[in-house]
Amino acid sequence: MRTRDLQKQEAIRQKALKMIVKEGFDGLSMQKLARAAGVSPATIYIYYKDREDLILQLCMEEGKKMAEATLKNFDPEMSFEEGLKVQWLNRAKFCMENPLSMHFLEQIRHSPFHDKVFTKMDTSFIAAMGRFVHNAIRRNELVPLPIEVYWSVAFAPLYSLVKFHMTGRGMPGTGSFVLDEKTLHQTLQLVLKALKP
Amino acid sequence: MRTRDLQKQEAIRQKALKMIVKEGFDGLSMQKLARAAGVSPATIYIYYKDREDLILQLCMEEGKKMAEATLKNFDPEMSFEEGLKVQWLNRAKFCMENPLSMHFLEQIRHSPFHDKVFTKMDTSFIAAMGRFVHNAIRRNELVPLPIEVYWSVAFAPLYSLVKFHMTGRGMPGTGSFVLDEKTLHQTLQLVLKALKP
DNA sequence: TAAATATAAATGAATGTTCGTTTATTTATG
DNA sequence: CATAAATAAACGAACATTCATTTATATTTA
Repeated sequence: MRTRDLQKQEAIRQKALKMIVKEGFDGLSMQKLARAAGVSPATIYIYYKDREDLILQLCMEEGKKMAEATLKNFDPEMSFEEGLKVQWLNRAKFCMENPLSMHFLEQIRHSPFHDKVFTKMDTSFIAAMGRFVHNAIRRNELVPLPIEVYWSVAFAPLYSLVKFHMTGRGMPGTGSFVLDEKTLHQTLQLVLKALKP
Repeated sequence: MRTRDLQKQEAIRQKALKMIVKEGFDGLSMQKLARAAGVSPATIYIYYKDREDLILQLCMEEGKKMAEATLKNFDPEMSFEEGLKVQWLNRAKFCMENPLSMHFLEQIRHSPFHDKVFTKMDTSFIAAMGRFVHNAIRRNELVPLPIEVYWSVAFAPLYSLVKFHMTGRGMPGTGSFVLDEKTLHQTLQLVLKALKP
C-alpha cells in the first residue's frame, strides 16, 4: 500500500496554525488551507475528521508541547522560589521560541473553543502543579491561598509581559516594549515578594 | 423622512455580541445576525459599512464603556493604595455586571482584530494611568518600574481571577471557583505587597 | 388643519462567491 | 496485485453584500 506523506501532514499543521494566528478563526478555510499546504482539500479529511477536529487536535498537540516545555527540569519537590523560577524561565523560553504556538494557544484560550478542549487537558500537569503548591504551603514558603489565586498572581503577569513583548509594543500610545532577561527577573522578584509569607 | 428605529440598532448590537461570545467570530454571520435581530440583512448595512466595520465599532463602544467604568471615582492624584483599590473594584464590578462585554473584549484582545483597534484606543485613559503611576513612584509608594511591568503585575491577576469566575470553574480537574469579595481583596493585598516598596 | 411631497429607513429577493465536505478515480508502495 | 494515500471535480448550503421596491414620517403646501 501507499505510505503517508509526513511532509504533507506537517504542512497542513503549520499552515493551519499560521492562518489562524494571522487571520483568526474566520481566516481558516479548508480550501484555502489545502491550497496553502499544497494538497487537495480531500487530503485534509484523511488526517482530520472535519474542521473542528482539526482545530481541536491542534489545540491538544500545541498544549501538550507547552506543558512539556513548562515542566522541563521541574520537580514538585523543589523549593518554592526555585520551582517558580524554573517554570517562569521555561514558559518564557517556550513563548519566545514558539510564537506561533503561543499566539494560537492564547487565541484558543479566550475563544469558545476553550470549553471543548478544557476537559481533555493533561491532568498530570495539573497534579504536579497542585503538589508543588501544597508542598510550598506546608513548608511555609508560600502563603496559603486557593490554587486559582496562586495561578493568577504567579503566572498571569508573565503571560501579560510576553504578550506585550510579542505584539512588539507596550501600552497603547507608548513606545515599543522588549522583554529582556533583566525585566523578566525583575518581575519574577515582584511576584515572589507577593507570594512569599 | 422616516426616523431610525433605535430598538433595531440596539437589537443588532446585542445579538452580535451574544453571537460572537457564544460561537466565536466564525459564528457571526450577517444573515444569521439579521434573523436573530429580527431585521433584514440589508438593514445592518444601513448602520455598518460591512462585517468588519460592525466588529470594529462594537470593539470601540464596549472598550469605551469599560474604560469609563474603570475610571469611576478614580483620580490620578490619589494615593497608590487607594487608587489601585478603586480601579480593582471598578474593573471587577464592570466584569461581573457585563459578562458579555467582558467576554467579547477578551476575545478581541487575543485575536488578530486587536491590532486594528489598538491604534484607535482612548488615550486619555492611558494618560491618566501614566500620571497615576508616575505620581506613585515620585511619592515612593510604588517601586519604579516600566509601565508594562506595572500593568502586568497590577491587573493581569485580576483579569485571570475574573476569567476563572466567569467560566464557572477553576483550574482544570479541580472543582468550581467563585470570586467572592474576600478572595478579591485577598488577591489585591498580594498585588499591593508586590508593588509597594 | 389636511393633503401632498420629499426622503431616509427598511425590506425581500437575488447576486455571485466561497464554504465544508464527499465521491469517483488515479497513484504509489507494501 | 492489494490497499491505502491522494487527488480533481463536484455537491448543496451558507456566505457577505446589493438592488429594486415599499414604508413611515418630517416638512411643505393649500
